Amino acid sequence: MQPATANLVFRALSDPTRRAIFEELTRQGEQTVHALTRFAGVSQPAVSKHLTVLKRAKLVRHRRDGRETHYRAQSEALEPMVDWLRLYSAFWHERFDRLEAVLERMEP
Amino acid sequence: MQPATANLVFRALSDPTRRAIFEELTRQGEQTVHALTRFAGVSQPAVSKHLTVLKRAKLVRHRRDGRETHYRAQSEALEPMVDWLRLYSAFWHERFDRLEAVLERMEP
DNA sequence: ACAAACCATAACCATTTGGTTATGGTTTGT
DNA sequence: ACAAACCATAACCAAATGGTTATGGTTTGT
Repeated sequence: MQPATANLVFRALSDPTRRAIFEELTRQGEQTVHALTRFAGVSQPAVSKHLTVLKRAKLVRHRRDGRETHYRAQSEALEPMVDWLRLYSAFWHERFDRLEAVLERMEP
Repeated sequence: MQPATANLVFRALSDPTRRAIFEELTRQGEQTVHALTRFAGVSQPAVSKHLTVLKRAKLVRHRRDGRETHYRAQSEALEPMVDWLRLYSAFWHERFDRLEAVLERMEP
C-alpha cells in the first residue's frame, strides 16, 4: 500500500483526542467504534470523524463485522514521521545512523 | 530546560510552513527573520507568528543582535515526539529496543 | 539627524477544525 | 416482525488557525 504523505500523518496526530484513540488501538488492539466512544469521552459521531482522519493518513484500518466496525492501528504508517525525524533531528541523527550500521552488520 | 509537552511539539509541527521553517533552520543553521521570510513565501508577520509557536514548543531559540533576531533549531525538543514513537509504534519498537541493547553492549 | 531596515504586535478576515444534535441505513436479538 | 444497537453522514456552530495589512519601536547607515 502507498504510504500516506508525511503531512497527513503529522496533521492526524496533532490532535490529542486522535492521538489518544491511536494509542488505545495500539495498546489494546482492535476495537469497535462503540468501545472507542466510551474510551474517548466524546460523542460517537466525533469518534467516527476522528477515525476518518486517521484512516486517510493510513494510521488505522477497519473491518466490518455485522453491525459493528472494528478498527486497528497500522503503525507502519508512522514511517514518514520516523523518516522526518531521522532527517531533521540533528540530535537523534547519530543514534539512527548507528542503528542502521549495526543492524546491517547483524543481518546482511 | 524543561521539555515542552508532547502536545505542543505535535501541534507546532503539524503545519507545513512551520515544518519548513524548522527544516530550514536545521539544514542551514541560524537565520534571521528576514532570511526566513524570503525562504518561507509568506509575509514577515506570518513568519514571526510561526516562530512564536515554535518557540513555545521549545523547537527554536532566538538571539537578538542589534535590529535583527537570529533563530536556530533546538532539536532536543523533538525528544517527546521520539519518545511517543517508541511507545506507540509497535513496528519501530523492536528496532529501538535492539538499538538500545546493542549500544549498551558496545559501550558499557 | 533622519531615513531605512528589521522585527513584533495589533487588528482584522476567511477558512478549518473539533465538537454537537439529528437522521437514516444495516444488522441483531426477541 | 420489529425494536434496539451500531455506525456513518449531514447540518450546524463556536473557536482556533493561518494568513493579511497597519503600526510602532529599535537599531543602523549616511
